[in-house]
Amino acid sequence: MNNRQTKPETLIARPDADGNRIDGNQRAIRDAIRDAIVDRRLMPGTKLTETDVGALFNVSRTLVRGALQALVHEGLVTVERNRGAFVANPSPEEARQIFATRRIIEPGILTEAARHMTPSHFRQLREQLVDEGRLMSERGQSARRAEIKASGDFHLMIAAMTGNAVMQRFMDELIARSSLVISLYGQSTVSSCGHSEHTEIVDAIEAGQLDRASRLMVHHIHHIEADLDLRIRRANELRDVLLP
Amino acid sequence: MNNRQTKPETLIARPDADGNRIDGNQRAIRDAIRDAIVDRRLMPGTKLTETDVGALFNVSRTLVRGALQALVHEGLVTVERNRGAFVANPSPEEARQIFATRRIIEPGILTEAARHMTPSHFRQLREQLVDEGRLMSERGQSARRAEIKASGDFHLMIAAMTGNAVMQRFMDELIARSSLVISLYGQSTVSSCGHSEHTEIVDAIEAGQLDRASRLMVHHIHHIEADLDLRIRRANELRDVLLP
DNA sequence: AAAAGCCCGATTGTATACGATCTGGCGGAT
DNA sequence: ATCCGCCAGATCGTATACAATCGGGCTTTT
Repeated sequence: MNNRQTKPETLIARPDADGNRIDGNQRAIRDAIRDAIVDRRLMPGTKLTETDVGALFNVSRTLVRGALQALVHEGLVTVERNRGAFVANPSPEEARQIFATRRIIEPGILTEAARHMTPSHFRQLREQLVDEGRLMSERGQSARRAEIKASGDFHLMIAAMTGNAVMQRFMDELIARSSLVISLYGQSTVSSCGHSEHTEIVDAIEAGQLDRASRLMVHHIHHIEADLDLRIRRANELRDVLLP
Repeated sequence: MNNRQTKPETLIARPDADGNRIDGNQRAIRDAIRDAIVDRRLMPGTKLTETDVGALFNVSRTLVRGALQALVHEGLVTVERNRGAFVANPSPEEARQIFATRRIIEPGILTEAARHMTPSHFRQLREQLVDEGRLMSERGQSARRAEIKASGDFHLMIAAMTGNAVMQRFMDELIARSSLVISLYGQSTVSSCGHSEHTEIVDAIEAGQLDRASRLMVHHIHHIEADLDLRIRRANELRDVLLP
């Protein structure tokens, strides 16, 4: 390893940019890894060696371990004792549970959010829909990644409008894990059905038809799940396949 | 504000006893602190000095920090940079959000759980109701603690019956935080209304009246919240009161 | 040559070391 | 007497050290 003492210099996020002395160094690592997982830059099963990650960010294993532990709590990383941390490789069953949970929570979130929505909120949602539409028409790997992310952002946006931080955190976790599941089991062919459904949901909310909006939301989540192929398991680590 | 240490009892979980080399030493610390918080042995605002906790369990600060970080993630502990960790002191607003979340989630959990319930599950629930009733008739501080815990266990038991681990973990967190809130804001006089409501809910489920059961559940959660006095803030740390 | 056993490197688990930051008291200046 | 600044103790944040464990390759044996 190299010398970290000689000069405290250049830490991770914003090396010396803003002076606000970012406490969240560990947080920055966690967010970087999470983004990489959700964006499919880190495939499920990838080993996250503490030393390697630390070297990437120029920090010691201490901070890396903290970040990894947080990600374990969020369900994006798994650890095996004395073997290390890996990008989570959710089973089909786990995938089903995630979407089942979303079907239970999101209609309620939608109803609660609707009670707080102002015209400004609707404007925000409409902008989001436009972005989604644009990404949908594009082709290519990166556009698809962005589309998955944008689709999740729509749901997160509604959750944020409840003003309920507790629910918001649950949704953050559910969306992140959903993205991971879609990365794993999504059929590359489709996934475009979501956009029009989002639009319908916003229309229904704006029309005051909350029951209809809730029903649409449940169907929408069901459609997302139906677009997956949960029969096969896309494991990149033989370990999971060979000794279950 | 004294602590439980009648004796620091050497190590935490099986120091060197059994050979199965329990990995979960950090987990044991986390669980011990969590139980202490939920059981009101640790009052909100209490400082959790890493060295002190480590000394109690005969481990280094490393493991203590890990345990505390996990509890931060669960919302039971807060940390202030360079000042340390404290037992969480949820604000009235936070309390409202916790119960609002429960009202959104629990009817759905109940409906989902009902789909998996067998006679054995109902037997388990009935036993739980008996325990609650017994605790309700007792008096004293420890009985009240046990009653709060038992009341939470009822809700957790239903969540467990969904077979959905994701939801189960959310509920674990919600119940733990609810216990903390009740400790803080609960009026010592009442709290007994919950038991009969639990019974009604089980009756409704068993009768196949899921809609009614869900409605009862929402009302029940509302009653728990109504029994709180969220006007005043029972803060033991002036910090929170004087500079919000 | 194939199989079994052993050793070594890699990686994790835990403890400790060291610098940074906050808190509170003491003493001098006004 | 009061206020301000300095110093010391306590505690945190991060890095590093050391021990335990795992897995793979090499050697040895048959």
